[in-house]
Amino acid sequence: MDSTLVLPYAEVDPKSPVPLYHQIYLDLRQMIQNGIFAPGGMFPPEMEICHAYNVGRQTVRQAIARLVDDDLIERFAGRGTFVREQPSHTQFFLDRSFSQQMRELGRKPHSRTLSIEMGTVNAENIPTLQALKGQPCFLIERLRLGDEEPICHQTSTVLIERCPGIEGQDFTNQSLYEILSTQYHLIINRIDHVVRAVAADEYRADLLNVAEGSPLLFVGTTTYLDDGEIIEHSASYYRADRYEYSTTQTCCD
Amino acid sequence: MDSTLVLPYAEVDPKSPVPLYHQIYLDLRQMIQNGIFAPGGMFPPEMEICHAYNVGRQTVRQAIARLVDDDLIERFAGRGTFVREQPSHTQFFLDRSFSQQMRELGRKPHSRTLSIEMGTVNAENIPTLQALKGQPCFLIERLRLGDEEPICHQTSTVLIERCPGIEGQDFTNQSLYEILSTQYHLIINRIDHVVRAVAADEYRADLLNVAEGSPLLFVGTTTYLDDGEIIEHSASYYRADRYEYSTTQTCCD
DNA sequence: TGAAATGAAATGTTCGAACATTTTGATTAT
DNA sequence: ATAATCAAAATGTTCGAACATTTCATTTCA
Repeated sequence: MDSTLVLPYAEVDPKSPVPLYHQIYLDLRQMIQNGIFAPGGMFPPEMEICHAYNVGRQTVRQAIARLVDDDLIERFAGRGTFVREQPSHTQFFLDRSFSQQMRELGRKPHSRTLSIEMGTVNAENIPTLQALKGQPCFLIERLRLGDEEPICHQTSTVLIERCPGIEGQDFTNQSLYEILSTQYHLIINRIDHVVRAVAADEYRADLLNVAEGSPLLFVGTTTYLDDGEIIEHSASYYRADRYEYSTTQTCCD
Repeated sequence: MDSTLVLPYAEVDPKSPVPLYHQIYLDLRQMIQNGIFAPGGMFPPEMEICHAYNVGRQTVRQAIARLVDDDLIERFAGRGTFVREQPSHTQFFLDRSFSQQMRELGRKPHSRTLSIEMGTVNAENIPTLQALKGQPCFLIERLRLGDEEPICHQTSTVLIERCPGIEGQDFTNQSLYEILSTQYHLIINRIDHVVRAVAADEYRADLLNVAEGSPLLFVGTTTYLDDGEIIEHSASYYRADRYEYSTTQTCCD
């Protein structure tokens, strides 16, 4: 009899052509996303929702089933329904897989910034960026190390149109993806990866401390926002003996 | 009143602790997977299923909802329920991406078998296969070409415990994955990929027509069945100048 | 005090019934 | 023959009711 105070959020209309359970689903979802119910906390029981919207239990259960399907809430027979911690959009990105892989190998990940500058997109050798040529961007060149040994040379290009002022952010403790998500509320929708084997040129051979011409693993990523716009592109060259790229393909991709 | 003849496939037990709708769901799914209902064809209407299992409509609807969720059937208000063309489990695999990529580049994919033999799992250099060392398997070594130019050297190891007699199959027109799916009804659940850059050894340099020591892209795949068992492992070495590996990471993996 | 029994609350399962909506095909009227 | 109408069939939505099962807190008993 507590949360009844906040239910319903918006009224529902039984005469609307859109089913009641769907109206209720939308209303409850809105409340979850607006943080009306604390993540991890209790969600109102079925009967309470029934009374709040003045509908039958079946109808409420249909709405709730969708929320469960969306991974927004979790149910336990006998215990109740709980709001799930929002699945963070920052959970997947290349930075993390590098740091993670280093830790799995028992190495301390570390990063040394070689250069940071503002500029315009230079699309040479990068077909994906052709269309964005000349747009203002933010360039970071970094050397990534594991246990102080060089493992990767990485160049990131961040389009600044959607995140002005990003050059002033601190990248030592937060990843680029965390900053995009928390500071600019930009939602990353997709990352394309391209992996190639290349021979080390003089510059990178020197940086990575390998012989010129020895094999390097090139990993190119292009990051897309919700609306399909490119927000970032990175080119990483890994020492072949220190790094491998891995993915899992599931049946239901 | 036609399909009633085949329903139910197995009897359901109302006194069982497993819910009726789940028993019915399993039974119907089994029938779909065994091809009792023609793909693309009509699925029995709700009421017919109700009578066949002697249960209420709600119960049948719960079972059906799961089948819809599994993409096994499709429903249309007023028209009926239809069996979906099976989402082919052969749709995703390395073979296809090779053939596809060749076609995208305007090259004709082609494959030359270098050796086929029965043997036991030799796990040297392959940690994933350690646990399966000594198990009987089927080994294929192939050279893959695009427009008659060598592009990839591939070695496949197929565990034969789950697919006895596979060595007698014809691999020229069907992919390994098609055979596993259609002949043995084995469902592939997951494929792990590992990508590395390596230097060409003498043997492969010769086969792929490149200089010894030049970079090659190594792609290792491990294929898992529904039950988590490994069914296949492959090691492919690609010419770095003719091939690149690509994937897409989506928000909702 | 500690353990067992009880009961309330929540979700899970199942039935029956009604009415709405969509589609298809048959019937009817032009 | 063609078009409009209508009825039947199928899925979609919604209510009410009951009972099962799980969990948790409270009460009771040794």
